[in-house]
Amino acid sequence: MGAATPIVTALDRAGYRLTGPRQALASLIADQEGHFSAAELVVAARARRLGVGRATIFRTLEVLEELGAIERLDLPNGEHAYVGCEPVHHHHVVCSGCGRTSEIQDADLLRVVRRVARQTGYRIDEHRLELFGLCPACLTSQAASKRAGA
Amino acid sequence: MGAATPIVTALDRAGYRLTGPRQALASLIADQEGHFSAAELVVAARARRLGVGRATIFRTLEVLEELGAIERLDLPNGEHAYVGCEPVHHHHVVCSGCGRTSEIQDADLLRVVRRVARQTGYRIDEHRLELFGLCPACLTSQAASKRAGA
DNA sequence: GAGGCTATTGAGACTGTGTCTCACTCGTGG
DNA sequence: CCACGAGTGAGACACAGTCTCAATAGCCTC
Repeated sequence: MGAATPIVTALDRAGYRLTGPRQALASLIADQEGHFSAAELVVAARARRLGVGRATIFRTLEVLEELGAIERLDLPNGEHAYVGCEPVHHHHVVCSGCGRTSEIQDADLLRVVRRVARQTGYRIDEHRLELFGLCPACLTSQAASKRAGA
Repeated sequence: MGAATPIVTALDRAGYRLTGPRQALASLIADQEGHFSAAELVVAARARRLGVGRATIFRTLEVLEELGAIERLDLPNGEHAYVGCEPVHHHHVVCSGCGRTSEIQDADLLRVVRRVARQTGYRIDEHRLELFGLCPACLTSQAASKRAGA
């Protein structure tokens, strides 16, 4: 254990102190399978007796988002969640079954954005694309349970 | 006045009662220039002495969103806002200057979504695209003030 | 136009998320 | 090993959104 996660590395490189709470949170986040919320981290931290305060969790998430080490999602139900990810511009496909996410590249989206800019006259500074559906694994298990069940 | 707004019509057609509070809110929403939040409506309702309760505002917004008469946006800062709009699938360009929004049609987005589905193996059920920038009017006034100012 | 059924409402308690303050702690550079 | 200041935990706070429940008022029928 203790292997420096990418998050710890990112913090270090950005000149932030490598404190206990931050390392604890980094490994907690690295353990998350899908997306996670601040509240979930609070619960997880308490479960593991990390002794990390709520405020610290929010503050750390804020820093990490700024560094691009995690990204915030707006789920369809209005909740906020985070996913660990690469610090380059991209978008996410979120599985509504298991919460797992995949990163996708811009692909043709830039063209769409440019076209919209031309049509509306807006200067587009920022865009966000979020896709929701079922991942291959959940599709498979859904099909399986449908066959078995009713 | 009292001219039935599209919102009132939509409520009626869906079988909802045309109550005083709902009509008051409908006209309040019709008056909004750009996007608006639940909190703003609460303030506006109080300012006009409409006597509409907070709970009713939230409930009505929920109904209207269900009917597709308004749509919820997730602003970049994490806040929620609503915009009145046509009840067909579309996306929004939001002006970060004045808050005004324009609706845009899918255009090539469907192609992008399909391609992502193919590449990731997900079954995409839902997608959301939000664009943020400056509208032509704000661009103009920004340029003007830049010329005048520094 | 009156009456009754029931959807809708307002007030306010409640829950949960996120922010802020402040005294204390502990990384880090020297 | 020390000093400094970034970082921290506890808990108060601000705010969004939900829920309950008794009272009200649309709408339909007659």
